[in-house]
Amino acid sequence: MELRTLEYFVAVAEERSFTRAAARCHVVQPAISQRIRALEKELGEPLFERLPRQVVLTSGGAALLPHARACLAAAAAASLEFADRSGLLSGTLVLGTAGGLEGTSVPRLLGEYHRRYPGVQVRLTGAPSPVLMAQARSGEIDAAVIAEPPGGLPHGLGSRCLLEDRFVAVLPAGTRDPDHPMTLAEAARCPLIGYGSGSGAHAFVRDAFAAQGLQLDIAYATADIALQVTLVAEGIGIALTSYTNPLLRLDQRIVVVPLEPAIRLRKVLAWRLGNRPGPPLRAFLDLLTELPHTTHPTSATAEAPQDPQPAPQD
Amino acid sequence: MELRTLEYFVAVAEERSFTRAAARCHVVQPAISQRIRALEKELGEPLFERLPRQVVLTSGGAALLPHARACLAAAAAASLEFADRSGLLSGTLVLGTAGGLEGTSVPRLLGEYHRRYPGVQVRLTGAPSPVLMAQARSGEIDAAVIAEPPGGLPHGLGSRCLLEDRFVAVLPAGTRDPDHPMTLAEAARCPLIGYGSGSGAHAFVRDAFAAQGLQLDIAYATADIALQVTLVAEGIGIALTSYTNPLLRLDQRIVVVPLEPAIRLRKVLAWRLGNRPGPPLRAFLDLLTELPHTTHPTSATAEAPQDPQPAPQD
DNA sequence: TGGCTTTACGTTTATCGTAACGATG
DNA sequence: CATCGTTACGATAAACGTAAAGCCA
Repeated sequence: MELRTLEYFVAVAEERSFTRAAARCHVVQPAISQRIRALEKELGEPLFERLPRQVVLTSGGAALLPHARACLAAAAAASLEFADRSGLLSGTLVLGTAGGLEGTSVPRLLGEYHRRYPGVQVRLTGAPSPVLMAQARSGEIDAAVIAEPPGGLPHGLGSRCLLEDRFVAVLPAGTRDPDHPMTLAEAARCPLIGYGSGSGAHAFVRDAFAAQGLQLDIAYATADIALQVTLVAEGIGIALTSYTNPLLRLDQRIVVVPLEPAIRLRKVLAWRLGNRPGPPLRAFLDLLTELPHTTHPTSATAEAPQDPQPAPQD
Repeated sequence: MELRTLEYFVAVAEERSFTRAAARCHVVQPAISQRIRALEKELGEPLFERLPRQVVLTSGGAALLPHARACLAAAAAASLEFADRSGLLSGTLVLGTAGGLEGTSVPRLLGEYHRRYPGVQVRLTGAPSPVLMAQARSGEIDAAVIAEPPGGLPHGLGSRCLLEDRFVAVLPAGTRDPDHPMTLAEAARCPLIGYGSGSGAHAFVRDAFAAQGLQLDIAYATADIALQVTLVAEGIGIALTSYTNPLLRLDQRIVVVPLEPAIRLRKVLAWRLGNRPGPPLRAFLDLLTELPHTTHPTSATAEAPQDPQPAPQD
């Protein structure tokens, strides 16, 4: 009987579901199944009754639960005591991003994270999405905020959705009715400003164009949204960029138009899996589930465009 | 932080020694060192002060100790509760022996073991020492009572001394003064009765003879001490056998004479190591340390020649 | 020198993730 | 057929044992 096993057990008991318990513990579901089964074998009797719609404790499970809680509480108390001594939680959290943290709840998360764990050194690094994914897999960075690739994330990476985003067309103000969607064919006829082919976002637009038999030709490639907006304002062309950037709603020189059909992308936090994440990352993931954070762009960007961004300790 | 780690920690704290803690936990000493060090790294401060003559808790260690105890106590309470349900401890303990359990504390141990853990099925199997060692290494049996080979036990086996035994010469009664030791050379001139060359005990005598430039020639080979004694009583020859057999002190037809030089052998309990022993074996090993059992033959055999041998459930 | 702890290294074990299957509504 | 839990299997990481090296009497 090990602490981690009891942790899983309590999670299943409280969530009444193996799947949800796995999510809470940041592991895949079969891992929970196996260890619960091993525990049941060790104790000699089943702990849960697997019903079709939910999982309930057996009498044995009910008997174990208080002990398991007491055990975990004692361990937690010990951790807490040592956390007090050495600045709560210590360590380093290296977060990679391909840009576009604006509009997500990540800045607010980082603020809360920094308030709770001032002992953790948070480092932000920037790189294109593919590079970030490789770095996350190799353990060079703890996690990355990236757009989920069209083909799904590569193996060995876990993810959690941060934001359901979509691409929009950005045109000079006054040139178009904002409620009038733009077709991809129409966009393809204009000089295009957008993410370069090295970027992860590029693939989405390219695939969407290809699905319509169109070829994507980015005239001005940059990942800098401010620059994209400026280029549009200068009349260079139209930008295809993600909706959830505060600039798109603040800059008066431009108008934002939906695309038809919509090009959606999910911004996710991706991290390496294979062994349970270290304490700093685990705390971050826990924060992600704990804090109410919407994955819908409208409300998120409407309420906090100029969130006080915490200065990550470099 | 895992329960086993805390177990090691408490063991070191209570024993004030890594070595003794390792013995208590039935693992080798570096295993303790590593996990304690890992725990210290995890908590961010040393838990023990390694002094030349003893190990003492630091303030951090003292702070952890009560929590660790509480944690282990909760886990133990859980185990106990489930033990109550399904007959305390369940499982099987397979013990191998090459004969010669008489004179050791094993019978008494088995009695106490059976009283405490009636749910454990104890099975005794007999085989020559080399076979037993192989079976113990492969996990076919949980432990074996054997004579420690002259070259030491093979790798992968842990051991605990049960009895410091020695060989003696057994002669027909009245043919010799019991206080007059017999030299090996003298013995070599007689027809010899003893363990066959397949036996582990054989190697001891053969090596001792070889050290004196003598060759061991067993005329009648048997591991059955009763038969050996009978053969001696019949005047076939003299037996070279281990001292600690009650028969040698009960049978009036023979006389027991020390050898010069003495041929010593240590009867040990040997078990597989590499992963922590399972609960039945661990309980047995714990009993071995807990119960006062002398390793000196005289008192042991004097007080309990006809110990009520518990019938092992087959 | 001898006991005790640490370090380094190879091997074994265990855990986890993936994928495919089974059961249930 | 969609969801949830199980099983089988391969890959990765952790734990342990061995051997050899400090370290302090």
